[in-house]
Amino acid sequence: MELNERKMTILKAIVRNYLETGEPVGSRTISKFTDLNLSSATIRNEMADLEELGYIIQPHTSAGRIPSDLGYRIYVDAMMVEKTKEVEELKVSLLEKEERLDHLLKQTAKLLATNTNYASMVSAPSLHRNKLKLIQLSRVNDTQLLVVIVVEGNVIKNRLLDITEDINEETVLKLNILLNTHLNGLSIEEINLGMITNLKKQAGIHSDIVAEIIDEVAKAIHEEEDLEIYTSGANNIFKYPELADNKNASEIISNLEEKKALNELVVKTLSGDSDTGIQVYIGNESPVDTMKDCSIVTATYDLGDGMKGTIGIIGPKRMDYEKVVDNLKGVMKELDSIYKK
Amino acid sequence: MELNERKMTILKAIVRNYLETGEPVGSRTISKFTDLNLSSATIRNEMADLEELGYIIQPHTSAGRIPSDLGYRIYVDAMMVEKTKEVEELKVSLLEKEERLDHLLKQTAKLLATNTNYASMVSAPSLHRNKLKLIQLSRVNDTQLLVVIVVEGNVIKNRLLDITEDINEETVLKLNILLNTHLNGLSIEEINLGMITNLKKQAGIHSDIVAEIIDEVAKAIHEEEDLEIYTSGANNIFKYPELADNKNASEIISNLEEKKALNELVVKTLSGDSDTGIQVYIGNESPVDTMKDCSIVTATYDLGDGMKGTIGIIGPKRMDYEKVVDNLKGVMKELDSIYKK
DNA sequence: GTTAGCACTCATATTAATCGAGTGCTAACC
DNA sequence: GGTTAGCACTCGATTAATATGAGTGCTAAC
Repeated sequence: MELNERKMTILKAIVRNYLETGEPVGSRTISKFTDLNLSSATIRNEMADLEELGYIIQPHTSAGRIPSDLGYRIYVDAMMVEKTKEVEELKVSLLEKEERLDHLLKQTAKLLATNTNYASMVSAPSLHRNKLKLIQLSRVNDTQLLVVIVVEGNVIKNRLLDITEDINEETVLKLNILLNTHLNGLSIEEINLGMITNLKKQAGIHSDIVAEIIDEVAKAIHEEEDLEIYTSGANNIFKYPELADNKNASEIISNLEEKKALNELVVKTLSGDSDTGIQVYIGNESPVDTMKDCSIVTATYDLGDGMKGTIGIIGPKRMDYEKVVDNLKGVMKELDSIYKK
Repeated sequence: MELNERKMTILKAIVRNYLETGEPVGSRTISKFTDLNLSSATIRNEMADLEELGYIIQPHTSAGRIPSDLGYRIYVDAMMVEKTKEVEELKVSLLEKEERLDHLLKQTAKLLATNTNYASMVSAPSLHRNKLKLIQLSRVNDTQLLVVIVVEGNVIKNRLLDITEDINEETVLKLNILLNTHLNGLSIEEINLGMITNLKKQAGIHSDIVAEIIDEVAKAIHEEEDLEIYTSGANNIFKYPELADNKNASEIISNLEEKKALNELVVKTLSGDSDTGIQVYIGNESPVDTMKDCSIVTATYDLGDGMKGTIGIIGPKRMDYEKVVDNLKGVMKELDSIYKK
């Protein structure tokens, strides 16, 4: 037995219907819903086949059918038609130019949540392959030295170093020039041990401080490895009864708050690649154990210079995949264009 | 009829019991629970009085009594005994030294939530009265100028300015000196229009940029007015059935996520003053409309230099007020000592 | 292959019956 | 006077019994 065209049509109708209503769908409904002109009895036969093939499930004997994870998968992979019309307009108005990346990303998360009515997450771009743009040292007072590190993409990091040895303004200036001459334009990988030794040598009696500064540069860039993640719309999950029970809701909220699990998701999304950049995890496919009742759709955005991040939507398995995908695509595009401005 | 000592004892016993069990408490329970050696019938008479006085409520005819908001209030104001012993030890181990304030505050929120089993919030300190410690200008490239602003308390702000006129390194250095000589050590209020005019004059052809920089200084400090607020333990509310229903939970989660309402709470807490620094809002007393079923306990921490912030706990009305107050006090103390290190 | 028809299933809703914790009140007691 | 034993009463919660109806699977006929 194979999934012929008629079965496909029926499966598609079942999924569509279930996405809308959230109720198990029966044979009579499909009989009317499709233009196949088949009686409910015939549909019933086909549905029995579809169940045997594993695409749909009967919650209990006298109920209609709901899609299985596999059913959703087929739908998403082969039957879904993207809309790509109205969505685009929606966002443009909302994502304002915002010089601070973190504000922009928070806004993005909020926008996604509002537009889709699901929970959303946005990860700050990983700086992994980023180049150092500028190091700036300033003497704050006798005991503190401020190190400002700017990396490509205008991400700025600050470190306040406690200093023991006395360093005057001129020395700070010298060190500043030394470091910038040698390090600017280099990626973290390019700053190797040989270079560090060389720098330390040139710094003479201040080699300790230089070492400390380089350490801070590495830390500042590396620290982003435990990614900043912004979430929004957590309360949206209460709109979907299948997720709103205490156990589920508590776990999802906890995940959104803790962000540990989301981190995994980001890593997985960034490492995996699909041609469209969109990845869909349905139910058990989820990399996050406590979200087996959810579907997660993620996308990778790319601001150039290796600044990649993840945006994602978390909702019930019966989410409006078309809408979600469209929204994610739209936001990706939007982020792109804002950055290029 | 007045609230004599015996009535107080009974009321206290009712509140205590209800805090523990979450169930309406009956006369027989109190008869056994207290050392008054009174029969349940007598207790019943007293309870009828307490109800008439408005301190307790009968959910329905054949149920025991639960404290009213007023009952809780009396309890908190007059009957509560603080423990102050075991709690202190709990925290000390957990709040590690952390050079980044935001990390420390996030950690604090988490700690409070874990210790109390309620939701928690921690606001970043308001910088309102803070003094400028350092301005640092750096030329990033031909079109961008980096402005780093350090304020007392080592809070660091960055701004990236787009520049149109060409500015060389020497000019940047000069402006740097100019600004720092005049502005360092001043609070935002002390930087008045006369001074700004003077600075602009001295900057000559670069007065536009100076104006822009001062603008950024003001903005950087002011922006903190819409406070950064960290929350934790949102999922704890699911532990309390009276808050775990969809409507309540959704609203509370939404509040914790949006943070708008919490902001009000912070403002109110910072403006109000009590001798202990602790403020308790019970049910309807809450400044946040959507949290009428909760109690909120807040405290103000003070890192010196006018850096004040708010920490708070949000939980059911039948929260363990002693424990919460102790925890808040402990954390206040802890923040204090960490900062002084 | 398709369909009408019908017996069957089972979650959900409705109603009724029972239980029991806790009350209020009365009358007796100290 | 305050205190208490005793008892009828209330009412939410639990359980059981009963209906409802959406939807199925199967059979037999078209």
